[in-house]
Parts: sequence; structure tokens; C-alpha cells
Amino acid sequence: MARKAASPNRKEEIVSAAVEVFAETGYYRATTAQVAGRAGISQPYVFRFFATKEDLLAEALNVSWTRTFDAFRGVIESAETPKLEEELIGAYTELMERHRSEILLQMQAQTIAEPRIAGIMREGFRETRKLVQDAFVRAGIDNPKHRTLIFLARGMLCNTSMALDLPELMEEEDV
Amino acid sequence: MARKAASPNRKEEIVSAAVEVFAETGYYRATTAQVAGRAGISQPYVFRFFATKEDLLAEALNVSWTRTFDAFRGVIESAETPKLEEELIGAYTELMERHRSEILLQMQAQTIAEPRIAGIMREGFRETRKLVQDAFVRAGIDNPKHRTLIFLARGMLCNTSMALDLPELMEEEDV
DNA sequence: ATCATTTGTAATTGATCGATCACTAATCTA
DNA sequence: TAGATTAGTGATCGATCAATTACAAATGAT
Repeated sequence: MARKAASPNRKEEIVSAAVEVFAETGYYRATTAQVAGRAGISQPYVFRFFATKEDLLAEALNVSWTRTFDAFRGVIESAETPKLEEELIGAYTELMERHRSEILLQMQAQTIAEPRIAGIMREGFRETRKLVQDAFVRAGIDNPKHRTLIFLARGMLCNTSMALDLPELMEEEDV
Repeated sequence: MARKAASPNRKEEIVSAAVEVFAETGYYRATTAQVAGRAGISQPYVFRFFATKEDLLAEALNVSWTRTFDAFRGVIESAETPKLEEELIGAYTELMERHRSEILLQMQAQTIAEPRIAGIMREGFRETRKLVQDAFVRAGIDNPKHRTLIFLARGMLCNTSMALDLPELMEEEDV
């Protein structure tokens, strides 16, 4: 039997590098050489782990959605009803601060037409929506579907505000 | 004095073609040859009107934002107060149906880091926000800043719903 | 009708990039 | 320590693309 060693998490390192490079430069303009450089390996070595650049994008998006689900699930399992929505917003804010690149990548991927990528994005949004809506229903919140829509909508505007560095887009206190 | 002729709107034709091709394929992956083909001209001829591909993108975005402003202004100048928000939503829905590609291009451009493009996007969002908020204030609507945020947020989610073909994302009627 | 301007294209170029191939260095097994 | 497997790289290649150049055809003015 064979034993692997070296960097046991090479694959994860490459994915992390890809998330950053894709987010900064744009998936199509970003090169596999940039990703490799960021991961501290040579460009051809990337292809030992991912057959194509698109495979790498798909995995980067999966990682990003998994983190999103986990963040929301953590809140849903622990938060008390009256603070549920507030804490979900808090969790997303923290996600955006700690994993900005993953959110920027999700934003990009919304307009990528490749069926495989579009499928991942659709599933990501569907699952997020289900997670939040079920939690609102279980918490006995009124108009759960409406509240879920508003929650997701604020999230999308929050993304725009972050990506374009336009914090005023999220101001809502009237004097 | 020289007189021009041929197609007096060649430039507009190229921009229209660019909006579609960029929206379908993604700006970075789209080629100037595709844009030229869509416009019915040769690839080098594009560069008689736009010095660089980025110039073409900038103009495409300007056209798209101008149309957005015009759509909202039309409603604001004519709508009666109680129906203002409803009609603004209607105007945006129509814009998305009639000029889907322009909206998809705006979505894409949210994550393009080139300073010139980011500047156009920032200005577009700032102006849209000002337009809507001032209209809400003039209409005497309560919490105008909050209502403006919710309006813009719904617009962003609506974009996602359209781009990913996920109509359920905009459902909000509870049974 | 000729000359100048404008409209447009074919051909090309220099750069870039994803992916492959051929190879070496390190590590493991027996 | 020999042999085999694994980890990793340099070199390269075919394709692609934005942009330039050098032209040709049409149009307009005199």
C-alpha cells in the first residue's frame, strides 16, 4: 500500500489560492500560473489535482457554499427565536469580513453561463433559501417567505456594497 | 468640410452587439471578433470606434446606466405618490425583460476591479439611490432611507433570480 | 474625372494561456 | 539498498486574442 505525504492539504491550498486569485482578477482573466504562484507550486502541478481550470472553479465554489451553509446552520441551531434574524445577519457580515474572496467569487459566478457552474450556484441559493425559511417557520416568525426574501435581498445588496466599496448603500437610519 | 454617411449609428450598433456578447459570454472571455460578427462588421473595424476593448465595455455600461436612470425618472415624474414604489418596481421589471443583457452586464461589472469600470458602477449605484430616495422623500413616504434600501435590495435579488433562472427566489406570498 | 476623404477589410503579430510531456528528486517498501 | 511509487518541475505547444498595419473600395467635392 502506498502512503502519501508531502503537503497533505495541497489540494486545499490550491483551492484557497484559486479563490483569492479568481476573486481579485476575475475567473476568466485569472491564469492557472497565478493560482500556482499563490499556492507556492509550479503551474503544471495544478493539473495533477484538477483536470481543468473549470474543475478548480467548481471546487472553489463548493467550498464557498459549504462555508455559507455552515455559518447559517451554526446560528440556526443555537440562536433564540427573537434574535434569529439579527444573528443570521451578523453571521453573514462576519462571513463577508473573514472570507471576502469567497463572496466575491460567488458574485462573479452568478453570471457565468457554463451549465455546471450555474448548477452549483442554483443549488447554493436554493439550499440557503430553504435553510433560512425553514428556520423562520420553526421560529414562528410571521410571513416567513416574505422575511426570507427580504433577508436574501439585503444579502445581495450587502454584496454589492462590499464589492464596490459603497458602504452608504447599506445605510438606513433616517434622522 | 467632410460629411459622414454609411451607417450613421455604427457606433451604437457596436455597443449593442458588445452588450449582448459580453452578457452571454462574459467580458473577459468574449472576443472583439464575436462583437464584430454580431454587429456585422470585421474585427479590426471595432477599433476605429473604440481604442481598446475596455473602452467598449465602459461605453456599454454607460448606455446601460443611462437607460436605468431614464426608466426610473420616467416613473418618478409621472407616478402618483401612493403608487410610486409599485411603479418603480414595475419599471425595473420591464427593464429586465426588455434589456436583460444590460442588466447581466451590470451584474458582471460589479466584480470587475479595473478602476475605470468600478468608478462607472459606483456612480451608477449612487445616482440610482439618489433618484429613488429623493423621490421617496418628496412623496412623503415614511422612512425613505429604509425604503430605498429595501427597494435596491429587492432589485439585486431580482437580478440574481433572473441570471440563475430561479424565479422561486422572488416568491413571497405565504399561504 | 480626378483627387481626397471616409468606410471598410485581409493579413499579421506579439503576447498570453491552458494543457501536455518528458523528466528529476524525493520518499517509501521489502 | 534496490526498486518502485509519489511529488514536483522545466520546456513546450497549439490555440486564442487584442491590436496594428497595409491596403482596397466607395463616396464626395470641385
